Amino acid sequence: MSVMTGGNRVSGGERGSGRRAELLSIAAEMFAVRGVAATTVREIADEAGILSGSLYHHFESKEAMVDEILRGYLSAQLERFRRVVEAGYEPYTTVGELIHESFAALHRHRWAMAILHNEAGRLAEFDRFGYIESANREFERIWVRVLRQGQRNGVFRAGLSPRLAHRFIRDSVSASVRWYNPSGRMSVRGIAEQYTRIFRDGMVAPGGE
Amino acid sequence: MSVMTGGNRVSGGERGSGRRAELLSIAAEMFAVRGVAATTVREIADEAGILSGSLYHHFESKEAMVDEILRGYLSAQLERFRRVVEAGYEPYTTVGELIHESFAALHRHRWAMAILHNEAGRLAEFDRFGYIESANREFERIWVRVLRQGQRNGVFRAGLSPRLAHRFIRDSVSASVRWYNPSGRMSVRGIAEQYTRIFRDGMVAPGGE
Amino acid sequence: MSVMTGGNRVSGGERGSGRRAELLSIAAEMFAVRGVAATTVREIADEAGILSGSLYHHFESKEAMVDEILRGYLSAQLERFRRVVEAGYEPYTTVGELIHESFAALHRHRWAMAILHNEAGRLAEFDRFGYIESANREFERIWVRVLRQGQRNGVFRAGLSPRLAHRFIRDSVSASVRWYNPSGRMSVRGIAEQYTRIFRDGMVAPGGE
Amino acid sequence: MSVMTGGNRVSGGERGSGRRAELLSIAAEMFAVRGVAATTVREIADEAGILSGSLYHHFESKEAMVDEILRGYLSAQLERFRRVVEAGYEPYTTVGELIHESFAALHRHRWAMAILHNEAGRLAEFDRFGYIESANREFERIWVRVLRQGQRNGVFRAGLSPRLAHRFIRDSVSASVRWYNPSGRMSVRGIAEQYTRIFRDGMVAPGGE
DNA sequence: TATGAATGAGGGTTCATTCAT
DNA sequence: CATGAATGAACCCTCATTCAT
Repeated sequence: MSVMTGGNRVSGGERGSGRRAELLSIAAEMFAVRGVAATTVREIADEAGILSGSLYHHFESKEAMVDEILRGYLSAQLERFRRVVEAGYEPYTTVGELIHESFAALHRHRWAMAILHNEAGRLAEFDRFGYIESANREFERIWVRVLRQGQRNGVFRAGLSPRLAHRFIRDSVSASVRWYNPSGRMSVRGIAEQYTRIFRDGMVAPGGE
Repeated sequence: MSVMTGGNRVSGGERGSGRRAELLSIAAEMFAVRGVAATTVREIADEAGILSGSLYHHFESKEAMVDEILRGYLSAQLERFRRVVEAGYEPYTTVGELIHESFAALHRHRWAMAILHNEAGRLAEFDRFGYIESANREFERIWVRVLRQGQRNGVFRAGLSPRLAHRFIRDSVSASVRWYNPSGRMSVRGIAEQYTRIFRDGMVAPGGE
Repeated sequence: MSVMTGGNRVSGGERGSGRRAELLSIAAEMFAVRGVAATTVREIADEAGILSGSLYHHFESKEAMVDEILRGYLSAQLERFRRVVEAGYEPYTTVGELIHESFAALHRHRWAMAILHNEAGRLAEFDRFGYIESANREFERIWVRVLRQGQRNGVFRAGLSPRLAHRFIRDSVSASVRWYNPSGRMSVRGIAEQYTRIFRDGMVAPGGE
Repeated sequence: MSVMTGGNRVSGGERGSGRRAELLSIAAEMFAVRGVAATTVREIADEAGILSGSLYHHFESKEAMVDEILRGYLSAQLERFRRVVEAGYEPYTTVGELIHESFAALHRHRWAMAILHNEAGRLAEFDRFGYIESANREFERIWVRVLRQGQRNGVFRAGLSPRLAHRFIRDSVSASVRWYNPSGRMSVRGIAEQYTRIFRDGMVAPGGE
């Protein structure tokens, strides 16, 4: 029976109990690698060395874990994007910085990025995860604004659709989370440089065609 | 999904019983939109107007449905890629054609592409779906070969990593399946043109920086 | 995760599959004797000789089973009460008939009555069971009307609160479901006669006090 | 509830630590309103402003809390009934006094009465709560004796079954605990008077039928 | 006394799959 | 080909209880 007055524990607060962050980190990796639905709470608990029921001492539900992981990433990343914009560089530089920040997240928030890339579509449908779409809209606003400004300045090609260009960048960066291997040969910095180069100048050599 | 590499009874052949193709099409869309794991066989059956048990007269398992959907797409797409290469254009043109074929698939094999983009990582682990990685490797071989050739000819930038460039293109095209709306303002052709432009020449206007 | 588009099976229809009624009858007795919350679906299934999951082929949930049991009783009983009222007897006789019907239900709808008596308070809070209070209100309306009419006719004591009298009768009949034993010495008819006697004339002998 | 007839450590004594009585009072209300099984120890602790684990410094178990609540009520009420009987009134008066004491308990031991009415059947099965049936038997003995005596004296109707009459009275008084509202219009005294009237003289007006 | 982390058993429910009809 | 009843394993979550601090 789902009909129960049920408790109203808090358990959400920011009392960074250490243990909490540890559990969240374990869960984030598993959610990213196996998928949220395909990761069972027992598996998370096993990995943490506790019983599945004990997880509920720390989190209200599996959903709440996902929620906390994504919220942390999105709010931090939005904050960084806003700071870039407020620095008031020219569009060319700003775009470079935004790309830089995006790849930096690949390092800092790898699992959250992966989860978001893989499951945003499914999650966004639920009220609880409404903030995902809000955040996405703000990311787009920021990108579109700077791209348009660059087009007015003549630094970016006029025929380009800013919204399409934004999706282009966003998708290619996000998708890379799937194959990026932190201990591989290719560093984040290396990938970022190559990608930025393509975004800016394309693959064709000067005087190529 | 238990992924039992079990028997491959009769259900395989291309004796398109019509009903079979119809069921597969229903399933493909649901797998793409909701995710394979999140789509239950009952939901597929409901949508088809039959009972879930009846699906098993047409397909061995849910897995088998996914299998058939992906196999159809991959073999057709590989065939098209091979034909492009065998036409023997110059690298610049070949790359254009490959991109064109990729976007054409967005139209022809929308659901299969989406499923593959979303679940390849998870599926590829199972023996049954080993062919996914084989196919991906062949796609990569084709791309890398033509990009290298273009670099030798001086048409593509020398500093570029062909494998990275391949992933870049593959990911940005694949990811677009998530937001592409066939009845929206942006046509596949329009998206393809803009993306090709960026791949080739970047976003910066000539003499921009 | 509770967030799922979830199916919308019907399974509710009146296709009296026999099996369905059988399962419901098993459940009703257990709910009545042990309490709804204390009866597990596994226990019900055990008693029916199937697995717990199989119950969900017939009913959407445990709650739905309770629902069906109670609805059946309440609608049938309301119908009988309405018919009594429509017969247009005098108040004295009508009250007798209502009491008679109440005790008849002790026989016909024993388990449903017990469940209702034991759990109405808890269940009525949930929207799904809102009809319980509606039904109770209608029962009360019927009782209060006939008692008032009898007071006006001078057949029932004037000082009596009709609502209180209704509760009095309702509670004493309902509570008897707890100790009533169909195979015991005391028949429903016997209990009904004694109770009716007390309701009408009290325990004190004529000229007693 | 596991009902382990385990050790009866120290926690029993009446050394009313104040806090203890307070916790018990909180629990009693919750047990009465939501049901024993449906009330979690965490909810009780929440209401008391402590953590659930801390409850176990005061009580051995949830069961022990129920036990203490019921024991308190039953022993006090039995005591009062015995005193009424020992006063040696005539049956007519004694019955009035017993009813009076029953309704007085509605005021004094409201929650305990409710718990007993709602869960006696379930609890009585466990050894630990064997005293419930003992107490009930003694209540019955008292009632039956005075009713029989009244019948011999000619003050109560001869055809009446004393045991049935006892249940009748007991059930209607007990059940009223469910709808009795201490801050409502109807006082305990008022209810008691009306009920006593019905018990004694019925609802029919003198010369009514 | 109180905390807070953990236990362990069990609860309702879901779902791919089987199979007699 | 389709039905519908059943399986059996797994899933998320709950809760009374314990215990080191």
